[in-house]
Amino acid sequence: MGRPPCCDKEGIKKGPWTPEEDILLVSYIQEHGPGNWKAIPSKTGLLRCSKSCRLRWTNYLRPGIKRGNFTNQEENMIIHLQALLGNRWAAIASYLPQRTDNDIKNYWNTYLKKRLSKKLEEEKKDGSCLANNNNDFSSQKVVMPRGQWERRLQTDINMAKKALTHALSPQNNNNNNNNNNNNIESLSCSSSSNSNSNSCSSNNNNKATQSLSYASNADNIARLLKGWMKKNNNNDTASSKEGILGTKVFGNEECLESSNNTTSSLEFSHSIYSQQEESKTEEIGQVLMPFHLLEKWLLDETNIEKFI
DNA sequence: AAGATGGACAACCGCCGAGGT
DNA sequence: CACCTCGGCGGTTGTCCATCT
Repeated sequence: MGRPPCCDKEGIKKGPWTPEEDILLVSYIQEHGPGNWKAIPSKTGLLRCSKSCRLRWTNYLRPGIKRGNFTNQEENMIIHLQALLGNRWAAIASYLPQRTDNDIKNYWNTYLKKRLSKKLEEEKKDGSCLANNNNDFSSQKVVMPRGQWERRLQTDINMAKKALTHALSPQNNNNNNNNNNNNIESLSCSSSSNSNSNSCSSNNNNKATQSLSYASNADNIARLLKGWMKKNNNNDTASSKEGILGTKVFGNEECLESSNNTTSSLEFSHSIYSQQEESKTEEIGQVLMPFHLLEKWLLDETNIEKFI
């Protein structure tokens, strides 16, 4: 018997949020800043539980959230951070400050995982080098001998390293939207030749139209918030609270602007990271190292040998 | 044209850890 | 030290919408 869910109380509304509810929540946060979620329903009159309010804010209303198509670079990072960190979406999201963990998780579960599985399936049929791999990247619970496990681990590290190099290369920033399939190829066996999958292009178009209608709604909230962000830019206590690893960047005008321009997400995450790093290194701990360290570690050949 | 199917995504649920009492 | 509350996280579900048959 666990603790009863906080949303079991009577009179608590569930389901999609209405614009009116959004405005109530945003107005309150405009005035008081995020946090103290427990108090929000009673203070605002919202018939929602505190968790629902927090989730709505962090995944949807929070300024600086980038919606819509994932760039090639973002895809690269997600694929390889997932390979490194597993399904730790909050950790992965901390390297993509404009994306929410929920967004990344959804993108992985509904799109990337299937693409990867499909790709590997094709290669398996061709009798290529990944014949021994488990197709499901997120549930690799196959028992294997230690030597094999080590080789697999090394392969994963090498793949991650290779892809990160690719993702970090400046020229890659210019090719964001025309070679999405390459991500998969970089992950899968390099000897594979049947890489003419075009399934993703239709999906991306689909996504684009969907996100348009969705964004128009979110943009209204974003515009509402924009004035507030300007107002609060100088004494932004919330940003120091939220802009840490494991949570997301908040209270940064740059976030709002960057969702509409072509600034690379990596560049952005780097800048955010450098701001956060000095004050938050102790919070990063053993699981999440600063981006530059991760990058360095991944790119450093000698670490691989040491590790193995 | 209508029903079936599948993809995308917002939201919920339950567990866990941190911090306060 | 035990208990409680709160916030965060990952897994899962529900719903909407587009496409297919």
